[in-house]
Amino acid sequence: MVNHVYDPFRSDFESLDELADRISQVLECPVTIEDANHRLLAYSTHDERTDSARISTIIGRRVPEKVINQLWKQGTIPALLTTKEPIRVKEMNEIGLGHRVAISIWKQEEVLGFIWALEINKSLTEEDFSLLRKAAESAKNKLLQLQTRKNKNEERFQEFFWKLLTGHLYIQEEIMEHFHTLNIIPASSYVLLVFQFQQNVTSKEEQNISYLLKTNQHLKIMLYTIDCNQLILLVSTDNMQNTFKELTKFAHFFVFKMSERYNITNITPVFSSIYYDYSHLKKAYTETREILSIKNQFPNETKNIYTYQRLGIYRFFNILLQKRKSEDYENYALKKLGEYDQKHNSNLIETLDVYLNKDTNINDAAKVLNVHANTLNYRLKRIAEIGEIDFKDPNQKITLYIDLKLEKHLRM
Amino acid sequence: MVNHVYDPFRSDFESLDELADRISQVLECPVTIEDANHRLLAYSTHDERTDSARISTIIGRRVPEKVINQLWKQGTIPALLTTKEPIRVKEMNEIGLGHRVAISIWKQEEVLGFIWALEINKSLTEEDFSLLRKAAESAKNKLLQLQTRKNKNEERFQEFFWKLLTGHLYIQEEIMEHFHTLNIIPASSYVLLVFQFQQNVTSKEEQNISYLLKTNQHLKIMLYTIDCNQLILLVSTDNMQNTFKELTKFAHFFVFKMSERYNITNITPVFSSIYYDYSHLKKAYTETREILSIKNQFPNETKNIYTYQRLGIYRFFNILLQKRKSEDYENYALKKLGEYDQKHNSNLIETLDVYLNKDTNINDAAKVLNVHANTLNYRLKRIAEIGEIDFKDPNQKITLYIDLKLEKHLRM
DNA sequence: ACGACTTTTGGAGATTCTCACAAATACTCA
DNA sequence: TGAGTATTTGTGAGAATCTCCAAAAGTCGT
Repeated sequence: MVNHVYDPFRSDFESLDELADRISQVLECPVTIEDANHRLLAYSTHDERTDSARISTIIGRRVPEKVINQLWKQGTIPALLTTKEPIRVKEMNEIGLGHRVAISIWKQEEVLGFIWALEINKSLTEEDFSLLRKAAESAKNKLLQLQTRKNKNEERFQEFFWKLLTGHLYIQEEIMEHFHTLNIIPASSYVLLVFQFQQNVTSKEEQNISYLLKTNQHLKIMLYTIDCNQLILLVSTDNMQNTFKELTKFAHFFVFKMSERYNITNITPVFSSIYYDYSHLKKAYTETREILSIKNQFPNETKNIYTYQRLGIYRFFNILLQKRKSEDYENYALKKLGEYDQKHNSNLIETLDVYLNKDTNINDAAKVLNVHANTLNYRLKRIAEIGEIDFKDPNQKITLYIDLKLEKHLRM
Repeated sequence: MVNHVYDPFRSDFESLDELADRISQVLECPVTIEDANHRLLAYSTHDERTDSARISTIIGRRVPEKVINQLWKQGTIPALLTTKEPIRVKEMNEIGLGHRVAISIWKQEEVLGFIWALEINKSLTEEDFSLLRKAAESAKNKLLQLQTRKNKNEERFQEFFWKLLTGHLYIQEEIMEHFHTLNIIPASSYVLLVFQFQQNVTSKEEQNISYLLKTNQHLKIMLYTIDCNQLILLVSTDNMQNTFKELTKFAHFFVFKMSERYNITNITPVFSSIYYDYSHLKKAYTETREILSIKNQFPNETKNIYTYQRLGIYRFFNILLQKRKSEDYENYALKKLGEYDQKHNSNLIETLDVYLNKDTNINDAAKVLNVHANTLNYRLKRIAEIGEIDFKDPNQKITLYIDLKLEKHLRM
């Protein structure tokens, strides 16, 4: 039996593994220690009994994403991030999680990591909880040491990444040398992924982002950095069969999670083309900034576009707008249709717009407009008459499509 | 009988009508005198027998166009324009033309008009021909008087028109005043029609053009002028139901006739929008010059376009080209397809081009490409795969359409 | 020259689209 | 209000398109 005053974790341990073993020994249950991003730092080895969640954590050296997700949804992680008290987690068989108790490791107002104790042989008592608190206190110093080491490393990463982004590092061998030194395996193809935030990213948010990136298991992120309101990721695209689909999926995932977990909304994702040469990273960076610039100008129109290629007409929308503003051009067909709409308060313009945006598919457009296909047909005939349009002429249709978009934008 | 030496037309006549009557009296047949543009100047009245062509000429105060056309085709007018001798014309019942003899009236190397003698009561003899020569000589002076008067008038027309074109005349009442003074009825709506020639128009060509315009009966031309290599017409559009169709027809007619009759080719027609206010004539003129400028830049692409509205994407093709040249953009889909074409020497790009230009109509495009519709279908699927194109997305299709046109133009 | 692969062509059948017509309803102007 | 016009909806025939499948022809690398 353990005395209340005596602290079994006071002595200096060689390593976190040693501490994990000691905790395990004292509490008589398997123990794992994770950093704030749920990466495995240490685990006890004396006890062979464990659950499947712990096994995958140890094998993958990180907590599986679905487990993290579950712990978020069900409130454990949010609780751990707000209190210094141990939290008991009920068994969750669907993700292979047995009964366990967790406590967060704090340095001032910041969580450095977590200690998990599995309640396999016994249920932890109030006394055990008190011991856990002491264990967490003891782990803190070890984690801090790790963190300062990590921070120094982090700085070297940052410097390297910015040199690449700004084109200050362009000799192939030099770049590879740096990758090697930083222990990163450079992918043979990559894209640059940029998330633009509404406001500059605070250090608190930076932690959250970092957490989300570290816990994500979708993409191989070689390097990342934050610059004012932009999060910049260098992502490997090796062995990806459907690159842009995957990237889009990740972008949506990230945006969704940021909103769900941290209530940060209005994040604009964007990604460069695929590049093969790291000396082109500057170009990739310029490309993403160009996309962002266009997306910022036409947010509604380009809502679902993330790459330069897919910008389509919005690539040159700006110069068209400028030209339009500088001359007193008016699309004759749209003018006539507008006048007709005004006079008969109909909506031929809207009809035309939907029709063109639905790729001149009558059925689809009719559905959107909530009218019978024949009605749409009739309207299109009237539109062709009134606007003197030949719907068989792609040049005319394209002109209408573009002019409609320009007008819509000018009216806003 | 008439003496060879005696000239019955030597005395001074009060008017051309008097001369016509005298010729008619001497030759014993109906006589008409026309100017170089086949406008009726005078006709004999003593004889009541005549043919239907003469009747319509007198009624309309000009020779009907179909008669002129026939006389061109069949060689009479060209002959009259080269020789000072009388020419005999065979009966042409299909246009109501009886037997007749014509002679041209010359001043130096220029034809001022024609005298026509109908052989109704008798066939003209060699002696009569000699008389006709004398009659033509006698008519010359009268015609010259008319012409100087006409030239003076012409100058006033020119001055007025240029004032309108350059915007130096913009007060409604003043403009109407001028119209009235010049005895022109101002139409309530008008367009400006400009024909651009390859070279500057010579005074010889000017006569031909003038001839063609004066004899045309399709359009009401209020004013016209020639400036270097441009023929500028102010055309009434009153009572025209299908304005641009009519104008196009006339433009084709004019271009065709200039080529057929005078061997002048490569004439580019162009017309402004419809205007209602004569103070906007300057704007109309600017408009036509803008169209011509674009057509000169992209002659092949805009071959069949005559109005600003119909220019469509070519309105801003120039700025797109500039942008393209200044950046190193490459359409990913086209790049991929180009590479594929190169490697497999296929023609996916061409297929795509035809398909898009045929308004994505599979049957039409297949016909142009000389392949089975299923083949085209197959190719389109491959194109969508290789170029990662979604043919349901209008933005993507439009981008391809435009990028194809830009590339085609850049390659030339 | 062989086999693997791509491309072309043809046809049958299902599905979708288009078009003309008719009837019903809405709107307009005197 | 009532005739005349504009608009919407339904129906059905015919055209066009899509989906399969299969055979033939062409291409490429070895």
